[in-house]
Amino acid sequence: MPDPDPARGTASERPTIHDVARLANVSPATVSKVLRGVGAVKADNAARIHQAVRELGFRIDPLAANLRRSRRSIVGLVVPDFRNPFFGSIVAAFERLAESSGYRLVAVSSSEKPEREGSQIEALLDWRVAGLIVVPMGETPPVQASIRDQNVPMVLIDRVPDETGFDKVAVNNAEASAAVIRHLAGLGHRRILVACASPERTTMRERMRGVMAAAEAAGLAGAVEVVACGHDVASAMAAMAERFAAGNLPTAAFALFSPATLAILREVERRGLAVPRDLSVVGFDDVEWMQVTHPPIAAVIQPIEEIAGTAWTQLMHRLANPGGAPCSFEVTCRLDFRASVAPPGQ
Amino acid sequence: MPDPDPARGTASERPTIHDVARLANVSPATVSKVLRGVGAVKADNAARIHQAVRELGFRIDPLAANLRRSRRSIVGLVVPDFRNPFFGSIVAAFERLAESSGYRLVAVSSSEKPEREGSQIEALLDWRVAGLIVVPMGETPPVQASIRDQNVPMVLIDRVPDETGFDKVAVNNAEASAAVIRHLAGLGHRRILVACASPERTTMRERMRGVMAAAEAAGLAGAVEVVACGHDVASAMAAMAERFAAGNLPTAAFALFSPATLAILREVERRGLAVPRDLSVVGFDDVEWMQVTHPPIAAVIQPIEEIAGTAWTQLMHRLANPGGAPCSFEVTCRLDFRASVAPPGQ
DNA sequence: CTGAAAGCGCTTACAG
DNA sequence: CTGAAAGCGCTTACAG
Repeated sequence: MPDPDPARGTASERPTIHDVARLANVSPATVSKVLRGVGAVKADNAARIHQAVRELGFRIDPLAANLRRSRRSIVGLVVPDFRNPFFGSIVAAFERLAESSGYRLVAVSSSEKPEREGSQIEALLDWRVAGLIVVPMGETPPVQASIRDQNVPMVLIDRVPDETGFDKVAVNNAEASAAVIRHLAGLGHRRILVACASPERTTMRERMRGVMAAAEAAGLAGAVEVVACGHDVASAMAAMAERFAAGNLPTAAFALFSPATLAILREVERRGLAVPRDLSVVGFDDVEWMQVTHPPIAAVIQPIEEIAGTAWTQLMHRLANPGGAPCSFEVTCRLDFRASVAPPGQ
Repeated sequence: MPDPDPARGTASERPTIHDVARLANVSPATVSKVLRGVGAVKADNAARIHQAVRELGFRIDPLAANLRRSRRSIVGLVVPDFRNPFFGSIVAAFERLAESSGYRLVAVSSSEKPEREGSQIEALLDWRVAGLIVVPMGETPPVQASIRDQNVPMVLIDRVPDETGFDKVAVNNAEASAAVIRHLAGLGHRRILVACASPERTTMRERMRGVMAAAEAAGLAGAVEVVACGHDVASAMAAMAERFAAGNLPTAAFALFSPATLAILREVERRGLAVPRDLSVVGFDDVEWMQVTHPPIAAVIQPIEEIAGTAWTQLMHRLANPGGAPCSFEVTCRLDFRASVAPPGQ
């Protein structure tokens, strides 16, 4: 009894390419040809096929269509956390890029856990994705063996480890951070607080490297006071509360990640300090609220669209030209020195 | 020449179920049975199959596996915008839920455009998703015809229109808003500013309904001053700037959407007003920074996990028991009256 | 308990 | 220019 129930009304109601072929009085192979727009088909046949497609409301099943090819028209994206608006913007940017290239984006999250990152990538490989974009968690790029075995191009973005053998796109973390220090030094600041998270992330290490290099060049090598915190808001808050309670504050603060910016401002508010008079404040990463506080908070702005665009172009390039040495791209952050920054005491 | 190139190294390297069968000396059908864990298989055959799976590193192709069934084990989620952390949390919640039920989540965005919402849903239907979760944009639920035709269960969440014929999950927008007004009235506020966005969204209408009902019940019917703005930060800023410039402010403000909360606080800062002394402030939706300002800002907190959990449970129920009248669920917001709220003048 | 055969919805050579 | 046949990687009856 192969499905004799007429009242079932399941997905079988969707017309297939065979239904179209029957209605247009041609073979499925011919329908396939006009659908893909390849090869030559007699004009009136093509017309009848298009008519039949319209009449039945036929839509191709992209997953089935790709089954016979080795690869599907899907690109997988792995981000650490959807709840972080920075990664939300990353997802949005790649969704748009994929759409305009005829790919579908499947975005998944690693929940900031390296082992989950690996399993998520494996799951994407099970789907035979054409390519991968990954914001990696740690030093070792995830499940390298499987990715290499299957020749799936992967582009690493944002927190890219040093030597991976994969293409990567990062911002000029060191130089942008150095520019902040130079700017503060130029304004006359002689003691600067720098809030950084665990140096496991390459982004943090790079930013610290830029800070130190610029401080040294400005003759302020000993004047940078580093406060280390965890990555989340709560731990940044705790670290800043402790530091501010100790008194004897520098005249400027540079937060190397956005929860720290929040934490610094909270202490400023709690203690009735004034920005920038008592403390100039700059944060890495721009967040919506930073432009609406009084004063607005200076920021190092990561060019998300450009990061995504660069990664996407490279991925498309790899798809068209497999093989070749891995490439490394660097895009430039914009610095917006808003009113939270001024010479000491002003 | 069917692929004679030994150096190709494409996806064909992935072992298939036939490779496993060959190595284990059984048929693919038998491998399939042990893989799915159904039916009975002789113990030593099963053992050899498992061994072969391990040896080859075989992983099933879930998309191909579902081809013969009418439906794939994918659930589609449509949100208006990935960049909004509220929706980011929604995506994160459903990703977890899907994972624990053996489904994969494919999240897409409608970019706040109704026509794109429709095309995104069509694309998901092309993938033969098992079910849909949608945060709808407008009054008319999207592409109803296709969804009904294909009997794909859909659960609407957050901004749910009134009569849709689909399952839906919303928060108690009206009651939560009423509770805020009652609280402010109870503290002695006699004039309250309410910032609302366009009433096209059912959430806005519901919140306004609650506000008005509570004001009336408290004998403050004429004392609620409504300021209407667009949905984005910029337009909320403009509207608030104009209102604050006009002077003669109420003693409390209730923002019905989070950009308005930001806009109100910005005017407060700009004009050197003090919260809560000059103005008590409450915002609908809790955002990270609201707990770190001084004072922390009172909020109506939407229970995202509960919204997602309720919607997921209902979707799974529909999958198991198709048909039946649509259900409507309401979950309760939590009110956190932080220090931004006090009696007038305190 | 097992496997040959047919099928899911398409595409891909290939013979005509 | 067209269609029959085989195939993508799996599952599903069904005969043995």
